[in-house]
Amino acid sequence: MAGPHTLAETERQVADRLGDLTLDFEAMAVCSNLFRAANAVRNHLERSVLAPADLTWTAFVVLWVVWIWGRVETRTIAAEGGFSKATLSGVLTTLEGRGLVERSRSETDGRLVDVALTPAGEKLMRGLFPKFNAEERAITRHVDDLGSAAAVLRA
Amino acid sequence: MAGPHTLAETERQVADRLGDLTLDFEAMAVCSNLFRAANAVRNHLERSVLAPADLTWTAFVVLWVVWIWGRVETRTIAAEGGFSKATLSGVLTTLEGRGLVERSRSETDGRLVDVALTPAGEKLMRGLFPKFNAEERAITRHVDDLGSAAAVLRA
DNA sequence: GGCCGATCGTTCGGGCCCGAACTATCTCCA
DNA sequence: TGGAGATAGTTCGGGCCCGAACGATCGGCC
Repeated sequence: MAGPHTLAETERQVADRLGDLTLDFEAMAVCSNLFRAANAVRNHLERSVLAPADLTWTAFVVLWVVWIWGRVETRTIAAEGGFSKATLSGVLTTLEGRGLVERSRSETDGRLVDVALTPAGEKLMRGLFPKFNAEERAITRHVDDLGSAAAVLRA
Repeated sequence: MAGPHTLAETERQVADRLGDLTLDFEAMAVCSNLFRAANAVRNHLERSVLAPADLTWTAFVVLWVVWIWGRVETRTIAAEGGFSKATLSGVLTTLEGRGLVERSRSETDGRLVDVALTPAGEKLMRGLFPKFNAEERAITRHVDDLGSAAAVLRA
């Protein structure tokens, strides 16, 4: 779905393979480019900012959500971050083991678990996020039309 | 980085957290929307098309590359698909075990391994890709401006 | 011919990722 | 009030994911 080949090359090859079947090459191109871009951005941010801090992408997203919204329920983090609660459970265990977050059972609802940053987690994010945002800025500067990108992707 | 909260809410929270630090909120929004969109598209395609065929996203990408380009070297698949050769090695072992692809050592260069679809793999892709593309079409139809999306993401 | 550095694919260890099954808890309503 | 159904988080199994280390192979240059 993503790679060095041009769209024209790929299109010809696919046409050869499927012959008479009707395909939507424009849709293919949009999806392909979407993943190419997302992958490239993620890999760059992981290597330039996250790896030095020994954090994975998902772990950073979790920290970010907790940092921004303060004490939050687990289900909120999962929804906000876009991954399953099973995944979150494992990541939280990792982060808790490193002393960056702490879990506490909700006082009003015994099913819920609240998550909060420890002082160490707070300190880490305060130092890390500006670097992260600076890289985001550097990346998006290469994009011609930021407004349209954001608008289109929000759909 | 992705979730139900509005940009304005998030922006205010981040500003509270960082106070005087200068940030690029537009870059944040672009990256956030990029991942939200990519994640949503991937999850939808996985559930609607890939899961019924018992295929993961990455496995499908591998099959797609091999299907389109015919007998290919391992390194090409990894580059085209955008993941590491370590990942590819595992996925290929899985697919080979299911009889969908076959590995063969290159005759001209003993370091290389060629990969090709088996008849079963060929049959699977011929039946699956039209469904995949139909979903891609359905998804991208919701996007206002396909041309600008593709153009922006290609950058 | 024979070494040296580069390249290829695999393996290994640790971590992410998900659906499904499970336990605990809450809510609702008869 | 008490049971049925909904909901939250964890656990489990299988698979993906990467960097680093490794053995095998190739190419070039003496």
